[in-house]
Amino acid sequence: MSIFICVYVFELTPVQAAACCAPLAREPLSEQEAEGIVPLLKALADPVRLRLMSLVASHEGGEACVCDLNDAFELSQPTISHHLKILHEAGLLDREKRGVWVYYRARAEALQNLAALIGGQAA
Amino acid sequence: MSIFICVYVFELTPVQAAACCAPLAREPLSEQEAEGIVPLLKALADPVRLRLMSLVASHEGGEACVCDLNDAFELSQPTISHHLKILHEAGLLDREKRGVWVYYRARAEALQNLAALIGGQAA
DNA sequence: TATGAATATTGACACTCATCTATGTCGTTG
DNA sequence: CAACGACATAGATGAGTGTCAATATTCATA
Repeated sequence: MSIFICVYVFELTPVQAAACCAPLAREPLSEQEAEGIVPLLKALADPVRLRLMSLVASHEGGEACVCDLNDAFELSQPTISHHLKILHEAGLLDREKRGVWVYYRARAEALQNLAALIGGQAA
Repeated sequence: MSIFICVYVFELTPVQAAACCAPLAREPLSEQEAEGIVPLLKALADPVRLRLMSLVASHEGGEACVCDLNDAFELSQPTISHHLKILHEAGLLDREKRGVWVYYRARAEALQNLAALIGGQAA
């Protein structure tokens, strides 16, 4: 038998909001639940951010340096920085500064919570 | 060794686009793949549409009449109609007119494909 | 300490989008 | 056929968003 216990003491990030609810097809989402989940979906609902998320998540170790990410797009550095911030604030990416470089790490459980919410079997 | 081959003969709806790709965390999404998936995420990335999707998907038989959906929101009827159209065009809802009433039906495989894309295990 | 490199922030602008009112279309029914 | 009810479409408007150039911040190093 496996037991998973999650305790959240402080503020809710959108990621935690997604972990709260029954799957879409099981019971209607309340207005508050929907408002909590939407920031996560909005964060992924942009082609650049979706690719950034995929780039980081599929990178070895589940993390990537901003310097690598900038080169993957024909966009200005501030624009990439802006998108990474949105993914970070949604709780999909963790941020860590090591020396001059900044590394972003994918939060796998965030993606899996969201996937369970969207695709979970009804009842 | 694993080999994945995707063949598309006719036009792609966003739903089919989501079924084509390896999970986010397995390999980086191409620009074209991302552009194909984003409409699905955008369709869900609105609180009203997310609740509409949940209402329809969790309704008995996986379908609901527009007349019921209008009453669930304090929004004008054209606004609800607009949101239903977006979910329909994304391939998340099927539409069927029966007499005076219009029924929308959730496409479960669409939600599950999207969930697999988002939450699928890496490698 | 001064310089340079990596990343973030600010402010501006064009574009998208959620919402409304008004109107159109399509069945049903008197 | 006329009138009504259910739903969709059109057009307008205010709020939100992706992008950029310019600038600020932070850290390593000469």
